Amino acid sequence: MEDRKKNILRAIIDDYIETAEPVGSRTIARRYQLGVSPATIRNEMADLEELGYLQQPYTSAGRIPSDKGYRYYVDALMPQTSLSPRERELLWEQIQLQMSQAAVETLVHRAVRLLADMTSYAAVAMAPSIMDSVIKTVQFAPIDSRSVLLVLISEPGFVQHRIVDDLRSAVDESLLSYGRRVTALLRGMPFGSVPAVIREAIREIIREEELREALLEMITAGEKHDYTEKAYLEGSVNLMDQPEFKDVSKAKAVLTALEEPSRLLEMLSQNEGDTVVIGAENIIDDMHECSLVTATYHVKGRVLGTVGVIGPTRMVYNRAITLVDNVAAAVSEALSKVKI
Amino acid sequence: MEDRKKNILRAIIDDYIETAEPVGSRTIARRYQLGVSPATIRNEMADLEELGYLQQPYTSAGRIPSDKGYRYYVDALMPQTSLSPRERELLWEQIQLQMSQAAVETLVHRAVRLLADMTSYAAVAMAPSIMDSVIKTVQFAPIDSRSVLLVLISEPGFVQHRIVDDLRSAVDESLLSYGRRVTALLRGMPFGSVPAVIREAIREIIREEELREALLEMITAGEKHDYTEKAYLEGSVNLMDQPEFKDVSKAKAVLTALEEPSRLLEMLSQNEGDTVVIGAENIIDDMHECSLVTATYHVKGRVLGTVGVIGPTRMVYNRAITLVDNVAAAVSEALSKVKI
DNA sequence: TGTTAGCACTCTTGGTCAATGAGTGCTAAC
DNA sequence: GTTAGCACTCATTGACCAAGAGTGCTAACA
Repeated sequence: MEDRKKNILRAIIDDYIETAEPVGSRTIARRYQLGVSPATIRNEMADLEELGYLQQPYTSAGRIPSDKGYRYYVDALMPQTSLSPRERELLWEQIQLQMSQAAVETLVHRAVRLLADMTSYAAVAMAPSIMDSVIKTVQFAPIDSRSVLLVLISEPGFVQHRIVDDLRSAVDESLLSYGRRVTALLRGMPFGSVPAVIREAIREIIREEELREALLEMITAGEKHDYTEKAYLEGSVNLMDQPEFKDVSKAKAVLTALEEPSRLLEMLSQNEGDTVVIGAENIIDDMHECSLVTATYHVKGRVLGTVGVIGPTRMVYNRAITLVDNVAAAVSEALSKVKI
Repeated sequence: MEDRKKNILRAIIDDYIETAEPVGSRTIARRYQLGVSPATIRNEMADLEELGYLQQPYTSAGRIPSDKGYRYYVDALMPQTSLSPRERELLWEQIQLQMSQAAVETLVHRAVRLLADMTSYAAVAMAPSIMDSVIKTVQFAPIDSRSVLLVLISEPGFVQHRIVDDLRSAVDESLLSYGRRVTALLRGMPFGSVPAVIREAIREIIREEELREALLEMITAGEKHDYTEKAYLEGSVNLMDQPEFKDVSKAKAVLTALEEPSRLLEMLSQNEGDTVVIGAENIIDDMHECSLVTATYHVKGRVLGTVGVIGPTRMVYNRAITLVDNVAAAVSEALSKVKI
């Protein structure tokens, strides 16, 4: 594509992102110094429409970008930005601060809130799936003579617990050794995939049936709710400030999709790595008027989860991308400091 | 108030709840067999307006109930309802079902979701504040030579845990006895208020400073986030189906208030016991066009939390009250079965 | 050949106006 | 005390019109 076309397309999209109004040739000529007349711009706009980058709500209105237009804009046209030093510092500080208490969930939750506030869009996250983490230690803590607390810790800092009560036989001293022996077997195992041999060995160790079954269930069952990914959502109401959602039914469709954890997770799982999903590219139909910017956070090279921002397709992409990337990086860094 | 006035007021409110349109004398005369003519009804309506139970959006429109009108309706006029046996069974079954895994949080969360689905309004809950619960047992589980998992269980089934790592000295066998000795001291203590004597005694028992401080913090500090009440919210988007929120800005104001945990908790804390808060009675300004129906759930006579429903002031009060009461009762019953 | 000015045309938006109809309050008769 | 009748009010609706933004096309220009 010729440079002039690119410049015009960029100008149109920049303007539309700012104003949310169909933009006409006159506006472009006046507001952006492209050195050509409105008539020339009109000709180019007709071309760009034919190429599928722009569309016209109706004859004799200005043009608005199509999904294809946004895609090209994001991939090639968009001016690159970075955070101001002050913003960057603020953001990292906010996130590092949370690490005082080592709760992964809280950290991610706060990060999402921060992202929502800074972008004024909706912010989401998919928290680490415990299924993908590696078992660190297993402990059996006696509560009373017939109840035991089963605690399972996995990297990086997940704690799963479960109370097993109504034991048929009273717990005795052997309980204390269970922890040591079972941990020796399970340490380093990825959650979902403990080999049958090891499961068999555990059966040998733990005599109490209820205890044994509870533990086996914790380290195998993938269907159980507690083990699947957790979704976070903050600032969804921010979307209602956007003119594209001034119609309640549109707003409702989007908010409903977001409120449903399964759909949110499906959405966040649709892509690998850092991506921008624009409009109809989204697998969720109700999200076809939205765009999604995501980035993953990791510890030691292992992907743990995803954070992202959801706004109208007319979103300020460069700012959103910058913020999402920074938050993901800050979360990664904060998690890497967790000792356990 | 004379019976005829009551009947007319009831008819007007019933009709308005159903249609969301200002109701006129003709409609009442036609739809409800009150044995009087529209003209008579008009006179009564004028009276009711003067008394403050009704109001007119503008001259020569029908009447709509005022907050005072709803209040009287709820307190004295409203037809009493109960769930159909099938509904009741379904509801209780759904909630009892959750008790397989003894997580209080999950139980409440599911109950709120159920309530939202059954009422088509927004449903909320304030989960048990751990501050009000009674300590059951404390355990110290070794993770590795320099890290310990501190577990604190309180009634009814709360598990708090915290990892203490980077210990200066390696943990030794004495750790095992800590649990027994500290539990003996703390059992039965209400969370927030452990006397100084006991705290002193704990200082004597636990030599490792980091461990000691972590425990003391867990059983005292009230400011820490994890210890305060937790708010649940489901189905807030349901409100957008209500004609009173066809205006996005109104919907936004309400949803924003609901999304903010602090305001939600303030709202749920404003009253004792089972209540109906109508319109402007609500302390939260943005909720003046909504009503809130709440009920508390308890275990052994101790109030643990609140569940509720939020809808427009034009809500189907009797149905909402019935459902909220049933859910609260079912949650209480389910919780009472938790052994620990 | 590419660019630009000019112009007729299209289509939305916003405003006015009148007709409609639901509903009231008042008066007088029952 | 109740009701029928009637004049009056006021939001809602649809038609209609003017204004304005923007386009596409044509012809002139560099």
